[in-house]
Amino acid sequence: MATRYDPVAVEDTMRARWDAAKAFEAGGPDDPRETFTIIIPPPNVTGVLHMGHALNGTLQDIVARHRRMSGFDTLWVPGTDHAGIATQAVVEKKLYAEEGKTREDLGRDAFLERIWAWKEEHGNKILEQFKHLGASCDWSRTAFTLDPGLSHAVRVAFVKLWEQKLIYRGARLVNWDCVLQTAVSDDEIEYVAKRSQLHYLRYPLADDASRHLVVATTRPETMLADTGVAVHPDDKRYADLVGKKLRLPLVDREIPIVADDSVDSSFGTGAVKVTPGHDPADYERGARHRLPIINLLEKDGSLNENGGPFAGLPREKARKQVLAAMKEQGLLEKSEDIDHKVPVSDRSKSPIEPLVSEQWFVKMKPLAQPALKAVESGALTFKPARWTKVYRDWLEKVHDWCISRQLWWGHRIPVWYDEDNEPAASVTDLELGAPHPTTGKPLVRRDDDVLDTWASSWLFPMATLGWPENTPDLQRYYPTQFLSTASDIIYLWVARMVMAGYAFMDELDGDAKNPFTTCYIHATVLDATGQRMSKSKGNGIDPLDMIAQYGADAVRFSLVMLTKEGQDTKLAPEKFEMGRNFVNKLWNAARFVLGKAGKLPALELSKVDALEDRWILSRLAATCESVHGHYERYEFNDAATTLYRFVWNDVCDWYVEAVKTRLESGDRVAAAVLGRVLGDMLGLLHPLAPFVTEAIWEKLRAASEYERPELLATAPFPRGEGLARDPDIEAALDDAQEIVGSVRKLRQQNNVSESKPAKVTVALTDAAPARALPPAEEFMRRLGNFESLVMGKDPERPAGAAVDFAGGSPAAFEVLLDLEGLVDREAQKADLSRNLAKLEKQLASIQGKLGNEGFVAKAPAEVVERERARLTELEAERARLQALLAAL
RNA sequence: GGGCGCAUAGCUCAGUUGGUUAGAGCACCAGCUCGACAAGCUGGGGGUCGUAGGUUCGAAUCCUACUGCGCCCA
Repeated sequence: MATRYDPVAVEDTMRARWDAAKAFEAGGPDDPRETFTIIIPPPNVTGVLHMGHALNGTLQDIVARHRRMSGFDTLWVPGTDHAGIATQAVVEKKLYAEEGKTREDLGRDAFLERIWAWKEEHGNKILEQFKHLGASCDWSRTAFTLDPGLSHAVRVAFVKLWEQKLIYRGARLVNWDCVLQTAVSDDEIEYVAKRSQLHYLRYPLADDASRHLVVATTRPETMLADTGVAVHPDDKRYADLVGKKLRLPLVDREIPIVADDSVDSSFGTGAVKVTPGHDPADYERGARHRLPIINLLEKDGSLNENGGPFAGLPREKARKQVLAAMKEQGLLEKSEDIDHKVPVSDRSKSPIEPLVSEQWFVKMKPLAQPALKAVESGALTFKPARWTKVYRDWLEKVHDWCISRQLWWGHRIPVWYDEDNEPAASVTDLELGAPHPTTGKPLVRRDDDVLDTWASSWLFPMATLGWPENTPDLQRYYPTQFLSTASDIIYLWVARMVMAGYAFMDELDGDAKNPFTTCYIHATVLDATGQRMSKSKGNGIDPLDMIAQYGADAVRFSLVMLTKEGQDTKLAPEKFEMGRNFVNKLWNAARFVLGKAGKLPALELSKVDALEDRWILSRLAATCESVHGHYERYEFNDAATTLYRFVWNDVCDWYVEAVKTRLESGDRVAAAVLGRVLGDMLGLLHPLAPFVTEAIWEKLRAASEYERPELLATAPFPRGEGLARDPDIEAALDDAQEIVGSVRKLRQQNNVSESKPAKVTVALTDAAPARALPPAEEFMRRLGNFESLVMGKDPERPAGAAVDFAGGSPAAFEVLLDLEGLVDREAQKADLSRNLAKLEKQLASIQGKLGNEGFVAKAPAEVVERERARLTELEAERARLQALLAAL
């Protein structure tokens, strides 16, 4: 074994072994084990692995591997979604760049062929990257939202909703992306802070052009589509104007002044122009006052014929020219700077234009009810729990979901129309010319639009298992147990999956329909300055670079060490050194065992006698229990820190050092203990660091004199079989470590080499608890290189010894290192003085407490008693320190 | 405008139900080529727990307000 762990050499080999053994394939219908199912949040097929994926993939893999090892028939379903807008945009861009053609030039079918070709070539990239991370998905079940099965599911779901009258089509104000030229749902827009100008426009009264009313707007060009002006009914400034008409400048149209209590009198002038065709709030106001809707925009965002003299201009130009025209007529009162939020499309980042158009919608209220009940009944829990509120808030004020997209890449809406435009939905394709199922008239066309990508991914937990067919897989693996995702996906995906589960899983009853029992919301990975990592900022850290540089295990382990449950984490490349160093430490611990212990016999507990053996097995028992619980409760960070300490501190720093000489003399019990400890350690760590543990396991297995499972990935998770905690032993070794530490400190303080055997005297103070076992003498002699050790209540203290106090405060031990007078007096004095100063502070604090009548009267008796005992012991320690200082 | 989160050592973060001396990694200082590991070993220094109030015998921990940073929703 090399002195340094080399991940690249190992990772591909281990992955190949897992693949060859089909280690991650689920058991199937006859498997007697209980199931545990995880559905991957399907990444975008155009995507590349980013740190969020890496973290989430790691967490899911930890759960999957731990459950698999714990005896569950574990299924982790991988897949991607077809990402309608993103994928189509990628291929359109490529087509234009390479051939100068648009999708219209090719036509729908030919263009779709191009996308499929692109998907075949590039679409597996991100899943391959998940494999490099070590994800133990059942790759034989890799799903894609446009696969025939999932596409069928989408149609069945559509038709079911249609039949329940939960799907409707209509002209509504939608969020229009002028670049991609499609509608997008409310959940696909974001708000970007922007400094712009608020313009005050004068609208003359229709019957008295000398009077005017002033409205304020950031989008002056939309005035061309104004059909009213609204003021608050209680606004005295405008009370006499309500009901009168204004003459809209530039287009010379009469519009009414209406009173509407949605108006904020304090904003601008308190009078708002009403543009029902291009503003969601105005759309509502317009509807309340029966104002007409004027559509001003073409699909590309330029002004249509309703723009009058400005027709044909792009939005931005129209804005300038409208302002100029108003100014020229003296109708622009003023313009002032304002900070506000502009809605932009998630995908294209272009400003969203609210636009009235014909779209398909899903009625959400009825679907939301069971999803709300799921968190109330406890069928679905979020971890951390605070995210429940985000989920509930969205469901409570959910609005209808615009599911049609003016794209070609996606599930084409399964609706056909007859000559009267009467729609019919169908799971199977209908023939053009065939009779409409209800009207009987010939069908003349199919709907051109496709469905929102979320309309397929919301079915993922069901459809990947076979729904709408009631397959054995669906019966066996649904509902799933664990879903891990990012917080911004809660309403986009999580809530919709729950709705779909309740809406479509007809074979199951009540909460059994709920698709997953735990929804884990993982941390957001930020850059070193606390900014969200994003492509546009260019501040991302590429997980694959980090894997190449540090190894997949190091990346995984570091991410988990850095990420406390659900708490955002700041990341920098050098942070992965922590994981790399730990993995390397583990590797070297294994090198030691495999290189120095010879063949490893099976552990016979009856033969274990040495204190350090009993100690490490007690620590192992504690670690097994604690780590298993942490994994089960999805406390990944706690599992990692517990193991870090066990491996590095307990095993490497103390146990390995303690047994070195025994191994040299061929001690077989020590070898057996080491074999057991290393094996269990690997199992405990496997979910966190699968590659290195599997690689070491292979060597450990070969070195063991007894049978070990061939693959660690499918070996039983260590549960501390046959072991028990022994508090007396642990306390005794704690003491021993304290004393050894003290001697080491005195050596450094006095410039005495570690290699020079030490004469040590330990005086037990009054604060030393009566232990069932004395500190491990032999252990101390070895670890501290003691030549002699005298311990006792009041042993003879050698003259000219260096002194330190150890074992807590008050100190349980006064440790003396006999230097035959060659004590560094200055160092000793400085150290004792520092101790004394600390002691004085503590004494003051305790005296304060005990001098407080309230404390003595009200604090629990045991707390008061403890403080009293501490006081006398600390006073004794102070007296001793003072005496020592005086003697110097 | 509404909601959520965070503020603890120079940096990144832990800190279960309030109760001995608030911990770790990195960084820093000193020493170490001793046969697992310098990506290491040994020892050490370093914190009035954001600010101001409050509850309590007792607050990093509970409450209120404020300040700063971040996120989500409208």
